[in-house]
Amino acid sequence: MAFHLQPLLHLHHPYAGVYAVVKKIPRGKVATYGQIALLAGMPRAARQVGLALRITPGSIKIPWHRVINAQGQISMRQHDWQSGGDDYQRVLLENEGIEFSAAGKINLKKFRWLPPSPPSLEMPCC
DNA sequence: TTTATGGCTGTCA
DNA sequence: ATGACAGCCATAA
Repeated sequence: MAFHLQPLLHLHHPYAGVYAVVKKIPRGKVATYGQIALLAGMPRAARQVGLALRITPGSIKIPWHRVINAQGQISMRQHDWQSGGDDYQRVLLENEGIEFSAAGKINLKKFRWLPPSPPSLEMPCC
């Protein structure tokens, strides 16, 4: 059929918006869950972003590791903190040049990704 | 439908 | 700086 022209974009997925935003985070930068939620048009739905990333289909390739919590730390699934897989995300980030403090935190002032159109800094055209 | 639970966040002690 | 709490909102039971 003529409808498989969009096989790479999972537009049917309820969190397609989230994935689209996460995909925009450039290498060497990070964003917070709340930030992603805001950009995806669902303010204060930070937890849903976490859920979205958690259930991300393997067929969707996104830099999920560049999404961290507002404290500048890595959030991990309850499932992982006991299996010790928490360092994985950190390794990926360090690989991109992101630095961690001794307490394992990232300086958001320095590494936070600033989206192209910052929300509500100015009034819409006059 | 009601309750519980999150890869969260801001506030307050 | 750290810990407890209350909002937040989509899933899972």
